[in-house]
Amino acid sequence: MLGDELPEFMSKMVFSLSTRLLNITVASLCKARQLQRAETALVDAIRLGVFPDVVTYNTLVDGYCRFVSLDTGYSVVSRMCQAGIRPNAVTFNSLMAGATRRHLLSRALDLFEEMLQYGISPDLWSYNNLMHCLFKLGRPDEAYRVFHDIIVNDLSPCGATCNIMINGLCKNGYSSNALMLFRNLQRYGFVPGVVTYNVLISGLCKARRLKAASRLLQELAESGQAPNAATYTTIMKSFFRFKKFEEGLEIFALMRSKGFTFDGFAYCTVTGALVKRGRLEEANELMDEMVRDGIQLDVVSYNTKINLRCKEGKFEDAYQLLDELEKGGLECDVYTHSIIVDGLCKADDMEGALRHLKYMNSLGFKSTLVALNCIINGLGKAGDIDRALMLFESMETRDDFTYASLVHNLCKARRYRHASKILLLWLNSGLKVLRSCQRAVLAGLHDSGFKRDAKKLKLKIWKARMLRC
DNA sequence: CTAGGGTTAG
Repeated sequence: MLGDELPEFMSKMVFSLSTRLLNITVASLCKARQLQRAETALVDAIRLGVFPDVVTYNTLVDGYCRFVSLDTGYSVVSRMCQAGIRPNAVTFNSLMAGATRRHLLSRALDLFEEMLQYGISPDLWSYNNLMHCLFKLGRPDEAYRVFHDIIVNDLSPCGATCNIMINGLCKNGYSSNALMLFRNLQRYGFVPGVVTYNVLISGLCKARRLKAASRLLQELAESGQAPNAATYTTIMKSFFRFKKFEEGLEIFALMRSKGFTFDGFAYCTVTGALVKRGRLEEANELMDEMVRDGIQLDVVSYNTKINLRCKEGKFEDAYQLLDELEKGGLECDVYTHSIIVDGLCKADDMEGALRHLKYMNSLGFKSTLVALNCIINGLGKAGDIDRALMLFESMETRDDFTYASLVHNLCKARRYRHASKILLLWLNSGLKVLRSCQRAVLAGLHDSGFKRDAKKLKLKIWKARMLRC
């Protein structure tokens, strides 16, 4: 009978509307990083007989992956399974994005496979994530193939697809190709938004192509769109990178005058620059202001603060922040530990630095090139160059700083013949060799009576340079 | 619900 069915139909409708309401609530709380309150909303809703659906859980998965950790994201997935709701493509996409953001790239690739095994067909976002991950792995060719497949299979790429392509090309050293892609997309009717401009401007800045970057900034303005906080942060950062600190701070002031509310990005950028310049007082003020603004600290903000404490020599405070970070449910990353290793080196506590390196390894973090470089440099400075050499032998990747630090310290110890060995390794590594290091070794050999060795080295340098062209 | 900008050595 109609009269009997109507109430049930209506109650279903009410509940489905309520679930929508719940989802909107959870989404806005997650966006504001208020995960605890989102959980409370969920509990309250269930108590009222309103049940979360796949969207509710997906929102939470994304929130946890974004602001807490990948593992907490996974635990939401297991909760949703327990509630009898099957994960869908979006669930996997959020996990993949979370893994990619945290540099857990093989995990992200596994998730893609897992999704296929689950019988869930990947959507455009899954491919977007896959591309992002491949770019981060330094496999631009494969990422490009995915992009190609998206186009060929008519999956119609969205703005994010283009952004990921442009960003990935830039990050892999193909900023010219990125610019070309940008122009091609425009030719085919793609109207770039602020984010796309930001991505390209950032890539060009990093490639030191400031002219091209400012041209795009101009174009952005001409397109009638206003630059946003990200645009300004990007420009500010590139000023700091190129040692134009005052100009960078001017942008910061400009942002203030334009009434931008500062987020963690802007605060951390400026604080990082101030710390680098040794302006610790101002850095402290800024971090306090950030907390006063009610910005919830995330891993990067904690890292920035920990760096500040280390540079102040307040290691007790730094470790306390580390505690606080973990108690708040966040997880440290490689930056956190590299910062501490660097801090200890700078404070001439080499034993402490080596101990912390071991500790971070025991936690499953691989030693970063930066951390190892700090230790190599620190050991050399402390006169313990043989230990530095041993570490150097064990390193998988080295860069010009690694070599420069060793050569410099070997020269300082007047061990020129050993220095020339390292210099040759450097030359054959394909990295750019600092002329000043080369001169120091040659002059050292010459002045300490190894004239023949100096001559031989000169010839070898010449040969290596010939071969490179 | 899903892209961009921030933190480490020189």
